[in-house]
Amino acid sequence: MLSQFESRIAGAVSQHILIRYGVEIPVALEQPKQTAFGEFALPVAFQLARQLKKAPRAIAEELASELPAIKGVKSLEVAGGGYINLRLDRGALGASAIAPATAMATAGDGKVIVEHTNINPNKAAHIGHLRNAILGDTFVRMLRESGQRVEVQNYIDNTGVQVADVVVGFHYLDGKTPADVRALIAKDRFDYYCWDLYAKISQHYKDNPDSLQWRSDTLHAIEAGEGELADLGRLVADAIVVCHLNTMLRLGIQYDVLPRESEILHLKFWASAFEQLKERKAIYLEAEGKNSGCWVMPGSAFDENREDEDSKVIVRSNGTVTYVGKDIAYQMWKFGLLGKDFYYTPLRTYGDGHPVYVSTASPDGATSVAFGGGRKVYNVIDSRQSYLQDVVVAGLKALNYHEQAANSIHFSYEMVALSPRACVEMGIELSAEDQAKAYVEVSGRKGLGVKADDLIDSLINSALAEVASRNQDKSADDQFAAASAIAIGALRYFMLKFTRNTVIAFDFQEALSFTGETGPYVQYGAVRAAKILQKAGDLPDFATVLTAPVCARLLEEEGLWQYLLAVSRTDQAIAAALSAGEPAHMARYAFQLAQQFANFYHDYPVIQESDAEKRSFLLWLTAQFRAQLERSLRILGIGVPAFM
RNA sequence: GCGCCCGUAGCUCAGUUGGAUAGAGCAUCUGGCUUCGAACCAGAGGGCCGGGAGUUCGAAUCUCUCCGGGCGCACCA
Repeated sequence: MLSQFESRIAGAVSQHILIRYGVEIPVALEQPKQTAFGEFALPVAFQLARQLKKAPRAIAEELASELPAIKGVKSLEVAGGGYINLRLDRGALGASAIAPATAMATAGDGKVIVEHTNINPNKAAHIGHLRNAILGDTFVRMLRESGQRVEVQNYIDNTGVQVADVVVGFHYLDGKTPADVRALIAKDRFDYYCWDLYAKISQHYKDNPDSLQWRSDTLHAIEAGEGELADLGRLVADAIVVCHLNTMLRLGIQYDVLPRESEILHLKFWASAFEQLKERKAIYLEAEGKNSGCWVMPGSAFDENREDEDSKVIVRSNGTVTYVGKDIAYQMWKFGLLGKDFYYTPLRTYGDGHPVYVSTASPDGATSVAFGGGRKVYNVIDSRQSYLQDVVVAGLKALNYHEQAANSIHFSYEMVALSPRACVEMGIELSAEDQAKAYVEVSGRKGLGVKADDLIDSLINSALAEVASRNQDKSADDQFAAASAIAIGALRYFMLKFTRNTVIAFDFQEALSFTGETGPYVQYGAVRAAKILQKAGDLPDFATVLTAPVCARLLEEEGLWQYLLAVSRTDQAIAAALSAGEPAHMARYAFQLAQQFANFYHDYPVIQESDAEKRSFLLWLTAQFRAQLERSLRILGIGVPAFM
């Protein structure tokens, strides 16, 4: 509701400036550094100073005395070198906050596609994958909260080298048949088994370079889709995808559709893209040099600092397509530009009834649903792949799809690495070189990493110990449910508290913490607010009790006024986090709101309050804190335990 | 060599797109449960915002340069 005041003020001020000075200028409102300065600050005089060639202070004085009255604004004063500080009419804001809320405007036409997770289906998910999925899922929640229509895609590379390597491990190294592998899948933690096998085969390649022939044989078999190796490939990839979906579901992460590499191959997506690329002369057949016989994109197309010789191979001299080529085709499909589509079949239905579909190659038995064709596409991919993402976007540009190129966004983030201390705690031996580093990169090939499910399990265990010691009267099931919510809250918050381009040096002590700036701290606030409301009994009808004059009287008390402002800023926080593209800002807001509530909790004993009107107002504030805390947590994908 | 990212309190990180006296968590020290739950709160110490130059009313933020660290730059994905 505060944002309504904000836009009204900005509009009035910019209109006045246009009339008075004939200057069109965007008016930004800031939150003053100190609460004593009022609710909003206008730095607009500084901006005008340059154009009007006048001292900012003088302009501010002029504006302050000449501005017409703005509804909801009580007073304004000039401060500092030229700030105009505004104070709001407390009664008016209070009453409008308490009145039943009007629905938030829904924004945007067209569909936004967010692609995240994208884990190779050949081994268990690790903490690096968690950052991707949690970041992507939270951004999806932010978009949906702002009224956008969002489709969540999780791309499955089920025919790539990584799956092939695990198949090689099963077939050549361990002599396992499809029946053997089926038996392993039926047991628990197949993804863990493959984790070790993948490390084993990677080491084997290193020791026996000749065995790399197994890999290319297997890759060919998987692409052809026939024979025992292909069967193994399907078994492994399909089973691991199920493992990944289960792991992500523990964190509350769901998808709409899983497009798979195998269908991109079989439905010949590439052929359509290839025709367009050739026709528009976006790529050309190299006649000489190191790339002779390849179809390449000139370097200047994706990087202005590059020479054309630094071209990127799209089709190899043996006629096969590189990853980038396939990704251009896939990206075109996401925008509905390919002229081809997948078929789909339901893979599973989540507990809330939401289905997730997987691509298939044949119309037989396919469900009639439509995916892709987005207006805007966010690809959540780590920053190491920015070069390749640039090439994909350049492909769209070269095809003259400029609008889509501009709406193709690499939502990049830095990797999660391991702190040397974390390695020591896991019993991993580090080379002297690695020990000297601030962090060590996770490596699936070396089996070096923290598995997602292990981390979740140990978080639940330590949360359970805390919960059990504080709530001995509760049942084991209830204790476990609360511990799970707390564990997920801690994990998701931990992954979100860092801004995207900060490398996370993973540390168990920090990740397992439940105090300070953590998810559980925010949950604790929501739980305590709920407890007060529960103890208070029947609530009054706030809108009739807390009229504007009553609000005006109560809000003369500075503390209450500040808490009212605190619970009124969620919309602004969401909008700011969204426009910055930073889920971390949303996390930080939730934490700050929880801090405000903790202060409120200590300042005002709500239930003991003897003044009836004030008690009503305190109860309303408590309800408001609870609602905004829960809303913020929901956007972060964090639930509120019944107790903790 | 070229490109991108980072350098802010002892440690881990924010910093509202150039604004007022640079913030938070952890750690350390001191204090607070007979109160709606202490997974909390109050207080203290701790800073040449990597160095230097520039841009202007004003710089942690923009430009240049140097230093230190990370990641990319395949007919792998």
